[in-house]
Amino acid sequence: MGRKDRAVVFAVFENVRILDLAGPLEAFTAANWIATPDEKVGYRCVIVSPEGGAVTTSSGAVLQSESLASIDISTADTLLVLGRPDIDVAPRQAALLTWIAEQAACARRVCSVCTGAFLLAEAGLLAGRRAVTHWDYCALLQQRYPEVRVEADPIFIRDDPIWTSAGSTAGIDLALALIEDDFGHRIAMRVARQLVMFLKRPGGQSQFSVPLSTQVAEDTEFGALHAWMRENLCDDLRVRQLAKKAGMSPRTFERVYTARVGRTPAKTVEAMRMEATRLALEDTKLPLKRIARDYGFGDEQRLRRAFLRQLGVTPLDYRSRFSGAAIPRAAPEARTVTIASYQI
DNA sequence: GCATATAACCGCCATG
DNA sequence: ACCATGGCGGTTATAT
Repeated sequence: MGRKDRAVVFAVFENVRILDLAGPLEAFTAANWIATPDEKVGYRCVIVSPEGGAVTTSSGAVLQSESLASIDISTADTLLVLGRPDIDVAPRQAALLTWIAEQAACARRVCSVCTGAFLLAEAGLLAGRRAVTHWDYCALLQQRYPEVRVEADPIFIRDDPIWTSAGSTAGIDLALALIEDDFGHRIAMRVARQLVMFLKRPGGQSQFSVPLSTQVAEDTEFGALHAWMRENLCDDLRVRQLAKKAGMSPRTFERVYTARVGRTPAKTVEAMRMEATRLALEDTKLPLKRIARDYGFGDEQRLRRAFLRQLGVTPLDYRSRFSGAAIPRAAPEARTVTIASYQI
């Protein structure tokens, strides 16, 4: 590492989530570590907080930090603003916000991890931009900052010079993307391998969100329709039929539905079918053909394509990763049998 | 993997 | 003038 190292400044504060810091910090450090000298990879990581000194994180672990005042404002290459779990009750931090806005004016990139997006939004950096945060806070972010174009699914979003990322571990995905942008695919891939991470993880963050049935509070005019759809996933749920059910013409239904729900009708249908199917894959050993029929995909082919499209894995891959039923966790002798069968 | 058919989506515009 | 509606046709995505 030499004088030309890129300074990566991590903005922390009381109750920051340590994982938001630790993930990217390790990624940048790993990049320094795995690169050969001639690859000229160099990051200098600095942790700053409003007052400097010891900062207690949300998990109780204590960090050391520099103070905002001690940092030469023109030296930051990349600013990362991290999140805290209690953003909805967090007090406004005027000094930090001012500092973030000032940094943003000179830093090459400004990024957020998890609920750090709220600080960027509050500092006015996200106006008119695409942004993401932890799936459980996307709605709140959109509500508080209508001028931000919040997207709920991506793991991270690049809207130069602002990058935002989803919850906690998504900060690692973000850091890998930053490293790839700086030093190329090969370096980023090696860092990912070092960290035992996907360079590009399959699927978006919505695969981790709570089921649609609880997520979509049924306070819209389509609540009854949604309830019916969920009970009748095998029925014909094409736009024409849904429109009839809702008592509108297809055109009006499309328009009104999309405006109210924030998602097109077919997207909701597919999301509902995906959700039911995922639960079935996780909780049962039913054959794919049966699941595809029961939850409205019809046949294995369509089910498979929907999974590849939405999650980037096949239904069987999904089952093997998430199923409680498919992997026996019984007595040791039973496990031995299982291991033997995997070795074939 | 390609060609064809169907569905979804959306801008546009006429209508009430 | 405004606004919700809904038919039409083109583009894109998905199914066959």
